[in-house]
Amino acid sequence: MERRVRVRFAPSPTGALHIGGVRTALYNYLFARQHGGDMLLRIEDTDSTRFVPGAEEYILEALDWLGIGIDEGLRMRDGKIEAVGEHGPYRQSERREIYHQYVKQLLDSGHAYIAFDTPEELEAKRTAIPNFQYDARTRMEMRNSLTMQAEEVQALIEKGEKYVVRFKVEPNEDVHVHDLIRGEVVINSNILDDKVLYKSADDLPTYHLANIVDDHLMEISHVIRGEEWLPSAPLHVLLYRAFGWQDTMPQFAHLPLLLKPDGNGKLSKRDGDRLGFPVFPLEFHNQKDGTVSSGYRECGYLPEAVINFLALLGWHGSGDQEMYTMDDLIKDFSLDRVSKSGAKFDFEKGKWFNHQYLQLRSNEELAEMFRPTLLAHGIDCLDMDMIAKVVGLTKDRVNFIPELWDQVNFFFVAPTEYDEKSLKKRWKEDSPKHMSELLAILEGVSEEEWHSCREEKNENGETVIRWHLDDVVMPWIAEKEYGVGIVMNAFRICLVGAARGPHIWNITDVLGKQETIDRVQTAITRIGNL
RNA sequence: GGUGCUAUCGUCUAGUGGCCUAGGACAACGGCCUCUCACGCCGUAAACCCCGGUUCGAGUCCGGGUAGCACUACCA
Repeated sequence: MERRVRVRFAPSPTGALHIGGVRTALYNYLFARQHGGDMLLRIEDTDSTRFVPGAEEYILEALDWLGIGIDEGLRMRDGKIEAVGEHGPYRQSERREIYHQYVKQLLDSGHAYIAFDTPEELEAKRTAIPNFQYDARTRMEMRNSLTMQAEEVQALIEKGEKYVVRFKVEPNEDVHVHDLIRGEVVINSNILDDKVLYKSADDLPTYHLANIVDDHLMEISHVIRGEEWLPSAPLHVLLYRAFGWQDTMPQFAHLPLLLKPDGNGKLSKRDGDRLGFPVFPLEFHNQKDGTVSSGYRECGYLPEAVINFLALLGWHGSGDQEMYTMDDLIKDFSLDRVSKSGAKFDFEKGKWFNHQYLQLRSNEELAEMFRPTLLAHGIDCLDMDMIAKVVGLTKDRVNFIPELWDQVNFFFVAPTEYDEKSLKKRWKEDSPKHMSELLAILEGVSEEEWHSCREEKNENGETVIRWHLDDVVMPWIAEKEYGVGIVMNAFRICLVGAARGPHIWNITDVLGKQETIDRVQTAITRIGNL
């Protein structure tokens, strides 16, 4: 029986969306797209105490930024949340009535029972009895509908006593879970406890019940989620069975975890702060605890780089390809090639990916994205052609857009001091004399000639740019036998303030004749003879 | 403690019994290019957790160790 592929990403609005969650969402999306199926987004907000305002918006905005499209459920459109689809509502807190009937079904069929034990009583049990577990061995010693008269239970409920509904796990049964990534996993039901399915205190189900009911009602065909859910998968299988839904039970795929880059353990928010890289897609201001978490977007990452980087953390393609567009990923993705073991988060590779994708963007786009950084440094330059030009000259040496500032600042601000190391190595005794002579030559160049250049073939047959300024400066250096390196490096120091930057004629081209001459004059007087 | 999952270069990984003298990528290192710093290109170094077994042959299959991780809530 071929079912339509329907997958879901079902986060809890308890804070910023963790990068591991982003990857889970991505794999779900790729799987859905590849099979021409649907990608759903459902909010699992059954724990009212952990709700964080703004988290839902954050999650949807993050997916939108990354290009992980949602076909059904909740999604962000033009900055607004919208709900689409016939299986709503898509927030579990809005589905209370739906869950009621299913809780009742389990109660009526004897698969569940009502328990009155308070959290304090349970806590006392757990401290008194080592490894205490609410299960077949202990349930008959507790305060529940299995040990009390029906009238008594009814009376307690009517009195308003808080209770929970627990799933009655039958003991000593090997439960088989077929996992698409790990194969057959078998767990004995003895190690499962009678999980709480519903709590009367807030009239909400817990994750396990809501999850199964919703996945069933929403006709989910594949559950692709993190490995932390593997231990509870047998419980979910038992739940499907108790409802009589085993024939349409989704297939499971448990993804390996994302681990800390150093040491061991699951990647956490603290690791990002500690090691200085974001673990969240977007910057998040947590209104509940007042913390601010940095995000990939704000750090200058391109969404396509984040996607590519994340896709390859725990999955590899059919060949040796490293660069993948979203479309490439959709074509090549396969759960067969998802790793079984956890992947340490390799931030360095993320940088490399961003570098690659930066080179692919047009100079105009990058200039636009670079504007805020310029503004932050007090440069209110509106000459976008000029910005695009300097960005084009320097983008291949940065990983992130904000880093561009260190590469291009001298284009906007004349050097006020000169790098000591560069001076020591490149500013010679004769440099002031060289610069004065050079100045005389540059003065004689017309504005038009100043910016002109042509293409030439070098001895290797490669096309190179030959500037007009080469034609006037190089013969002079050759005639005087000054040495190209000596003159050009001193010249560079005058213009840049250090021995770095793009090709010298690209710099003079952007700076223009007058600014170039001014800078050389300033340098001659300010540096003089060391 | 219990249960489960996992185990190849520093990191992400290829590998499904002979194509493995273990391949690719990031990072590292060296060289080339060059007026500088970069980029780029070329190259070097770098791994099958341990012990048994099966087999003519094991990174690959099996068993046992060991280690790491996850779960063990009226959280998801």
